[in-house]
This record gives sequence, C-alpha cells and structure tokens, in this order.
Amino acid sequence: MAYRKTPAEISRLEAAREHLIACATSVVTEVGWSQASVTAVADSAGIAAGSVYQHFASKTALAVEVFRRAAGREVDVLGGVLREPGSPVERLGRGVEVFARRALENSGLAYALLAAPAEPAVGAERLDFRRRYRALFADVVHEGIASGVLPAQNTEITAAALTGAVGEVLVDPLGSRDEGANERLLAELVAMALRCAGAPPSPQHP
Amino acid sequence: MAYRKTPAEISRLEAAREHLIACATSVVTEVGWSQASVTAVADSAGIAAGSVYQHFASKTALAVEVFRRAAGREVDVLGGVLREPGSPVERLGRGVEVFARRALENSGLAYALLAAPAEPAVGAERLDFRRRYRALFADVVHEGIASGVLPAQNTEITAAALTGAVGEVLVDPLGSRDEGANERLLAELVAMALRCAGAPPSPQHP
DNA sequence: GTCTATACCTAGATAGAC
DNA sequence: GTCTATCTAGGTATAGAC
Repeated sequence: MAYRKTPAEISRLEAAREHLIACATSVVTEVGWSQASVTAVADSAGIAAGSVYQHFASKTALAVEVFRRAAGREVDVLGGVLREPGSPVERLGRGVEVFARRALENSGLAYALLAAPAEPAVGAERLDFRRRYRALFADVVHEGIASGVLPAQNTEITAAALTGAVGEVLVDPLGSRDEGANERLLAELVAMALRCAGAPPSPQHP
Repeated sequence: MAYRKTPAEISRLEAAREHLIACATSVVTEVGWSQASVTAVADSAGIAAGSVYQHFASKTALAVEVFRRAAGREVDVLGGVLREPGSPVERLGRGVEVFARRALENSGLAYALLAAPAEPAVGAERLDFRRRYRALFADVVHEGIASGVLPAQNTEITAAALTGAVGEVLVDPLGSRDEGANERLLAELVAMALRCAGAPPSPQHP
C-alpha cells in the first residue's frame, strides 16, 4: 500500500514554505534582489542553504513567488480602494494617496517592487505588476470621462503617468522624512494626479 | 632625462579610450548593463578583455563613465530645448516632446539610462541623472507660476511626475510601434504633461 | 527532510610572454 | 601596450550522511 502524506505533514511543509517566503520577502525588502542570495535568505529563515531547494526548484522560482505575493497584495489594496463608493475623481485621489502612502511607509518593499535591480524573471513580473496598476487607474479615469467629470484623454497614458509619478517620487524621496512633510507630500501628489487627469481645480488645492 | 609621452602617443591613447567608451555604450544600449561583461565590451572594441584595464581601473569605472557621457548629452539637449524662446508652457511641451521622442527613437539607450538593472554605482549615477532632469523641468514650471500662466504647485512633484511618466511609457511601450502611433503618443504625452502642470486646456487638445 | 560539504560556473581582475 | 592564460571570489545547485 502506497504511502500518503498525512494532513499534518502537508501543513507542516506548507508552513515551512510560507515561512521561507516571508523571510525572503524581508530580506529583499531590506537589501534588494541583487543582495538577496540563497545563503542570506536561508540564514534569515534559520535553515541551511541547501534546504531552500526542498521548497523551490531554483532561486528564480522563489524570487518570482516573493514578487507575486507582494505585488498581488498591493494590487488588491489599490483595486479595493478604487472600487469604494464615490465619484471617479474622489476615488482616483484616494487611490493615488493609498498607493503613495503605502509606498512611503514601506519604502523598501515598494522600491523592490517598482524599481530595484532584479534578474530578468523578476523584471518580467514587474512589467505585469505595473500593467495591472495602470489598468486599475485607467478604468477609473475612463469612468470619469464617461460621466463627464474628466476631459477626453488617452487613459493609458494618464494611468502610466500616475504610476510613474508615484514611483519617481518614491525612488528618490524628496525633502525631509518627518511626518508632516509626508502628509504634505501626499496632498501635493494627489493634487498633481487630479490635474494630470484633467479634474477641475478644487478649492482645497488652490 | 625622464621619458615623456609625445602628443601623438597621448592622442592615440585617448582615441583608444574613446573608442572603448563608444563600443561599451553600444553594447549597453543593445544588451543592457547586466549582460555587458568586460569580455563582451572588449570583443566589441576589438581588444582583449585584459586590455580594458589599461584604460579603466575596474569595470565599474568604465560603466560609470559610459553612463555619465550618455546622460550628460541627454541633459544638455533637454536643457537647450527648455531655454529656447517661447512661453514657459510652450517650452515645457517641447521639452517633454523632445525627451520622449529621443527616448522612443533610441529606446535601448533610454532604457539603459532610466531603468535597466545596473550595479549600485550606476544606480547612483542614475539618481543624479534623474535629479538633473527634474531640476530642468522644475525651473520651467516655476517660471510658469511666476508669470501667472501656471497655478501654484509643488514644482518638484510636477517635475518628478513628468520624468516618471515619460519613463513609464517608455519602459513598457504602449500599443504598436508604427510611425503614426508614435506621433499620436507624443502628442498625447505632451497634452498629459500640460494638464499635469496645470496649463489651461488648449483648443488643439480638446 | 535537513544538514554539511562540495562541485561547478560565471565574471572580474591579474601576471607574464611577446 | 596588448595578448594569452590563469587566479580568485561569490553564488547556485547537488550529493550523500544523518
């Protein structure tokens, strides 16, 4: 009679795998993809380098999994915000604010997702990630055009600009990093985003 | 009596060095930083790998020089366009158009300068490069505000957004690559940039 | 299943002949 | 000064003991 894994064994394995992914994510967040060697990740997870290969066929496979998990969370959050009630312009503003706020608060991860040097396989995931971000923004802009609150425009370009703008501000943080400065930065980013989409100037952003 | 290099010897050496830089630039443009090994660059220049070290102390030093030359040219071109006669809004539009056009026409180089995975030393140069681009845009936006044709805004953020937006469109080219599409893309990028800076809608971009 | 030890490969850099 | 040949370091992946 063939041996079968018990549920307990399966969940132990999965837990180990999840732990490895979580530790790898931390390492990448702290030192970037290029410095996240198999040895460094294994050390962080408290296992031997060789043991990594019990869970992933290659370092690349692990890196891709790490990227997909983190990117998926960010896309889900942004998607959720953009689907909340409100006018397209309000939702667009909140979406940009949430995107940027999360990036500022966890800049290591944001940098890893958006810009940090990485191997080609991760680069391909990154392209897909940015496309999904742009698609989310483009949908809201499109809604705004359809409902007449935004002028006609190439929604792909506006969405790409919003993604690129937040990324640019993030990668090379402007000015100081104190709390007040971050809040002002966010407000000004949102104002810029609304202008970019063609929303009429609002009294609170004179 | 000590030996001195003759002028002819000096210029021959400099010529060899320049040739090496030019070939390295080509290689980087074609295959990116990470694939531009010393061997590949030396082959391209028609010399042995070891001979590279007659001209540069390390691969990193060569890479930095390649980056600085190319980035310096781009900054000079953009600076020149932004200083030509015209209103701040006109100049801003032309600047974005020139930036994007050059990037589209030589996308390999633009990608290498703006986004391609690279070693840390090149990454540092890239940060500086992007800062210089942003400073140029920020100056024109500032002029526009001072002369009353643009609304008050954080010029650093607007400038960062313009840089990021063009980079984003560039790194993942939208749509087809035929001539007409490129021209439409450029027109729409410029329209987006002017909205982003808060320029009033013009009749030619309804 | 996990560890230790190691094989293997790539790529930067160096030494010595010519 | 340039080439050929080689050294070395760092990192992925594997083999075999436990």
